[in-house]
Amino acid sequence: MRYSRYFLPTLKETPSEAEITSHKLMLRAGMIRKLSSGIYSYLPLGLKAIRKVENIIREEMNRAGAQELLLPMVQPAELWQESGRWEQYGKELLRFKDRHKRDFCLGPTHEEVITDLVRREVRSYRDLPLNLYQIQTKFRDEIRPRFGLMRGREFIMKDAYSFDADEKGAEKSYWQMYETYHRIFTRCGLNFRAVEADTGTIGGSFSHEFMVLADIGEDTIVFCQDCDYAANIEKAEVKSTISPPAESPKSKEEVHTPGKHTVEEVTAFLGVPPQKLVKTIIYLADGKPVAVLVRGDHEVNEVKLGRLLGCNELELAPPEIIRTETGAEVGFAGPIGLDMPIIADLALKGMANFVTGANKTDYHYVNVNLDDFSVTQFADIRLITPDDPCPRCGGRLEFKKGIEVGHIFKLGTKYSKALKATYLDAQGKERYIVMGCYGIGVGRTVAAAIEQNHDKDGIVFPYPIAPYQIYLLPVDVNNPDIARTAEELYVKLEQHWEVLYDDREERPGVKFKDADLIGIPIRVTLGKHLKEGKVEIKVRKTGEVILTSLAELEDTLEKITIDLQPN
RNA sequence: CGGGACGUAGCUCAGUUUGGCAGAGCACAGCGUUCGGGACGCUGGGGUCGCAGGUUCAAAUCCUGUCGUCCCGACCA
Repeated sequence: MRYSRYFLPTLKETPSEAEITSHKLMLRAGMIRKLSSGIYSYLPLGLKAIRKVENIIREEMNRAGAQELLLPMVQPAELWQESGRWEQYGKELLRFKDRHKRDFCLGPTHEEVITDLVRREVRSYRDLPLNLYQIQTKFRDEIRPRFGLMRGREFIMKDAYSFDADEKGAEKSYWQMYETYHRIFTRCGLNFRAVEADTGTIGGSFSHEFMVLADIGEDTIVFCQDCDYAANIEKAEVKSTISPPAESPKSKEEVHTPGKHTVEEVTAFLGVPPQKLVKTIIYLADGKPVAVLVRGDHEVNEVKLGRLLGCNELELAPPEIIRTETGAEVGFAGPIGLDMPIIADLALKGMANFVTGANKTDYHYVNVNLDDFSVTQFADIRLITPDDPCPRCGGRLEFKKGIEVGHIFKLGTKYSKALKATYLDAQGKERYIVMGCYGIGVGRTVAAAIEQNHDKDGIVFPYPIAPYQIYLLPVDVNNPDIARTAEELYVKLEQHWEVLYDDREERPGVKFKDADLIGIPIRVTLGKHLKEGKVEIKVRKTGEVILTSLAELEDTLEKITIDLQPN
């Protein structure tokens, strides 16, 4: 591609809307432009990077025996009503009516459509297993779009669905996708980890997320330093051993704690450690108040809590509700005398003579014990901490931030039951198809790759997803020798590589800056060394500079290309 | 939806406090000089100051409303 004719509007300055590196660089490198909040246009360079990732995905999915198809983005309400998600999915599902006033939505995911397709066509166990996938634009009306392609409302996703005759087959399909995802993200040159995850609204029995390690990641992942356990913090079980309290219980006492409502304030005021305090947090589970008790230094894991309560919506109760339910301002709630279900974290079983709110503004109780109130249920409802042991081997845990680029679910029969997707087994008996679903955020993968591969000068594309492999840079196109050699090299190199040929009449500095910014892995510079018949190769990633003769150029490039492959 | 910030040229931003000619740098067009790390000089084009209403002799500036964008919290690839 000749740069002089390429639609590649790079920017010297960062548009004020961008906050994180990948977003800034994708805007500056002319890859994307925003149309509306969370809705982006992909410019040629950005689309080319996306296509690279898509092609890797395609190759690996096809290798795994999956078949590509393409499903409609506009979907009738009936299917969603049938699965129950028309009501359940919430505002994220963008709904509208057609001219006949029929309800439709934009597809945020395609379990309904694919299951409908398969139930119509699959009759026999002989038709199974089946794995179908597509790479397509999805729309989710996110509450808060963020960080460019990292969380858009419109985004490109690869979604795959497996259909098996039984649980065993479904598990095999699941683990095959697990392997496939490893291959895909490895080939994309990413530093990632597969972690155990919660299944969320998609439902199903178990699931893994593929996380690209990056500090700006919105998820926290927990690793064991001693075994291969890795999980999303939302999912990680707490398996600390709880020994009964050593102290003998004292009797509770009301104390005046004026204006002290946070854990820090109360513990500092009373001179006790946060481990001696019990936080009482009032939630609304599908609109009904529930009190949740955790130790002062622990945090509620709302995913676990929601799962335990089996509710659709879980939110912190607003201050008005807290006032009417506890009779006190926010910050003074306690379990004693509370008229609602009380869920307590297991850690409370090891506590004695602790501090709680008194349900009276500006007062707390000290020396409270479990006998002073009744707990509806004890359960593991807190976030794991670095002090907790690994739930699998008891080893030491490490925490890191990650960007979720892929998620695989073993769905089971949730959708096949709802939509009556059945087949006849070898005995002629009707059975539900067992499903799995598997997603990859394609644009997010590109953004995550940039997040992980950049420096102060710009993007450093991993070779396999670089939009071009070679940036051919004649320093001065008005120098006849340089111009002629550049033209010849462009034609020659294009036979083996994708070449971005900077034939612009710009000063060298401008070209160098743009080359670094857009992050093409190999730069070939024609300039002052051409008099001796030499050209300069610069590797973007390492900064390594190699002077080579024109005759040896292609061999040298071959070698560098091999070195730049991941693993 | 709650909290915070912002909206002036294609981009980055001054100007708003204290109402009085619409600004700078970059980018763009032309000419000249320059040419291996975002050059310099001269000239030029480019604006519904987000939008609507109000106050005023006079509004980018003050008031009311509204729309949009971004950030922090509840959702997800």
